[in-house]
Amino acid sequence: METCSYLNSFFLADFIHLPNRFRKHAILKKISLQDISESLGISKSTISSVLNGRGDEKRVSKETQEKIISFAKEHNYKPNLLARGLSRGKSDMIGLVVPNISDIFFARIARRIEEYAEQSGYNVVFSSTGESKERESQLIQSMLDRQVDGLIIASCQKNDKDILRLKNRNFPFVLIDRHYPEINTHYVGIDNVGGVASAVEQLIHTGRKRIALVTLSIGLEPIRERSVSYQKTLRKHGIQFDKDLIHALDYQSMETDMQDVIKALIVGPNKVEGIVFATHFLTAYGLREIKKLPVSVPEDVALVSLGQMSAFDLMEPPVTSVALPSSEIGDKAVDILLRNMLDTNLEYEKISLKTELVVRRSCGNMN
Amino acid sequence: METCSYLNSFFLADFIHLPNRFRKHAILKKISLQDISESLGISKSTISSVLNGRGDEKRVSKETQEKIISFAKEHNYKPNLLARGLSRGKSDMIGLVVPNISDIFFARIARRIEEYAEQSGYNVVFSSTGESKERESQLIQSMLDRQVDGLIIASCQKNDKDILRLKNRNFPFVLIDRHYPEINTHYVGIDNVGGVASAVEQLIHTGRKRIALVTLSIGLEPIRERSVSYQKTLRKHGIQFDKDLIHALDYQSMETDMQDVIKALIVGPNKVEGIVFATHFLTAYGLREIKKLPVSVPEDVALVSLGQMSAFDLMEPPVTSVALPSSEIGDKAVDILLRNMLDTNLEYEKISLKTELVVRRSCGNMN
DNA sequence: TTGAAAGCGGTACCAA
DNA sequence: TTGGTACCGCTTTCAA
Repeated sequence: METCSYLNSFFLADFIHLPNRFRKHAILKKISLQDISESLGISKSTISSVLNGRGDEKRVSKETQEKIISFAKEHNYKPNLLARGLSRGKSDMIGLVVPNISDIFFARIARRIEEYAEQSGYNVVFSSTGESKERESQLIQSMLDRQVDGLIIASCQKNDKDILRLKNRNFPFVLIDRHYPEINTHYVGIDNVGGVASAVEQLIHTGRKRIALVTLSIGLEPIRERSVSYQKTLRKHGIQFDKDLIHALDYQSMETDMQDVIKALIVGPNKVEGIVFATHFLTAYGLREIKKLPVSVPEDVALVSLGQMSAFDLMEPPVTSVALPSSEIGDKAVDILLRNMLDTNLEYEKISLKTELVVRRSCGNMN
Repeated sequence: METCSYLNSFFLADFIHLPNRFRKHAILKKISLQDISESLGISKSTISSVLNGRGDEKRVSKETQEKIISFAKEHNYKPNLLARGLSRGKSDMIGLVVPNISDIFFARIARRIEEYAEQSGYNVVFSSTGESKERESQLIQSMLDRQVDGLIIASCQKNDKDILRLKNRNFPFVLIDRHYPEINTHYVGIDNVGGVASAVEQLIHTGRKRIALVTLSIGLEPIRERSVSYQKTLRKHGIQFDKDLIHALDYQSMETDMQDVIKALIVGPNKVEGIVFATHFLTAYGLREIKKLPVSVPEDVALVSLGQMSAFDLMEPPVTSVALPSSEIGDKAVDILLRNMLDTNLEYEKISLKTELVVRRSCGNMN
């Protein structure tokens, strides 16, 4: 096979002139094992072994190995991962399915997953479901079609069908943040019960008794746990639980609904002394409405957020929050997934990561 | 071929009993075109055509089509995308390379890219470079090995080698946020010059003359543009430019370096009346330090941020910012990329998206 | 109207 | 020590 005279030129080094019979539309083409084989007169199998570091194991002579490796380097040979994947039956990709990749909570998780996975040679494909069951289902399917080797899913929790299917297939996957209590799977989440308890207790310790919970009406296990923990914690401290103090907003309209909720909680006869927001974005929307009213925080009403934003300390007032270990979720999820991919029958692991209360002025002492 | 009696059962519908000669480790296996072919006694090629919607075009009889389609549906046939990709020479994946996927700016872009790309049948693989040239290079290569059909890159801008290579290969890609002035490529960015001008002018209009710029020392074109625009705008308004008022922080140590910078700008003989921060995170770090000092914003010093965070309106004081159209960047980038993938010789498009000044109290009137 | 067969670019088993 | 070859699952061309 003839090589073109540009071979040493930088930009063309990874292309090669192919014999006529191989030419299609382009004259220059990325080189393949086949090409190396023909150029060197060595079989594809030997080349494949050597290039995959199994030259010694296969007892290929030093000389041959040298020849192959230097040729490959010189022509900048790069294996086609689709072909390898097809052949090996694994793609070296993992899929990440979350409600919204631009939510800082999931973005942080994604960052860690990607970083960690990359170290083990995996790339990650991601998709946002927008909390829609249908999209989640489609997206999971599309990742499976792509032959991902494993999945990390923050499910909308209305999709037990797919989750069960994955489980029954013994497909490696890890649920994060939300799990299906009735389905036994790998799961990495946070300690919602402890988190909310610390939030409520912080309010109690600073003298509040009438404490509201602003949460979502969406059917998510973490949300439910937060609600339950809120009630339990109140009771534990001898505070009578009043169900009118729980406001569950619709995910789609929470931003606009927030106004009425906040008004109801802050002005009028039934006003409260403290509010726990069930998520970081609820806190932001809530605070935005509170600032429109003639009340002061924390004197008139104290706030605690479950989940943090990077700027809570810069707000007025600085917002007390229960910090969720997002990066750690990513770490653990990948850790389990990698093991699950090696051992399809890995015993189910369920991890609940501790939260951390970060006290700031929004729940400081009452005047 | 015999089919197992579980065929209608939900969880097994997408598996099939294979003849002995096909059995490997598992008895149940996803079905392939081959399997359908053998079961139905119809050739793979016909089945492939029909399942890809080219049945009529190929003049396959209604009857046959019907048979194929219903069999496929019943057994939940899903094409193996690796195989299809290998065969078609395209993977239907696009790669996204950004400095940090958990930075809200890029996370928002990513969300849009993913959503839009998905509509056109593409999945997206992402990676964060941490502004490292080496990692960027590796990651791009790894995406190419994966055979992505196109790339969207927010480059660290020290990687002209790879960018040139992509360009010379005629590989479809679009740069976002950062471009290489000396390399003609597709590019979607923002109007940094106009953005900074509006920031500086806002400060000037509210009575400030001594205005500082806190920026990064990193060699990024947008950063450079911001710096230049800052100087030009001052001159344009007859304000003498003082180079000591530009503080360029190191990307790695900006958080800790910020303290000295802020002190220098706010206390002492050379104090300024206004500060422009070149990025949203610099603003956050800066404000954090300012709050430690006995000065009030905007009376003693006014602030404007280039780039927004979702909670700037909740801060104390609410932060005036120049909002960057992150979602739109994603939109445009995908738009161009899709066209570039169809037409490899698409004329280079360079888009500069307008910013929007959002005035808040941090640069309100001086007392 | 349908099918055979040659790829796509690797991997891996088994023979030489 | 090395190579032949079947195969991974799908697409596509061309012949029947």
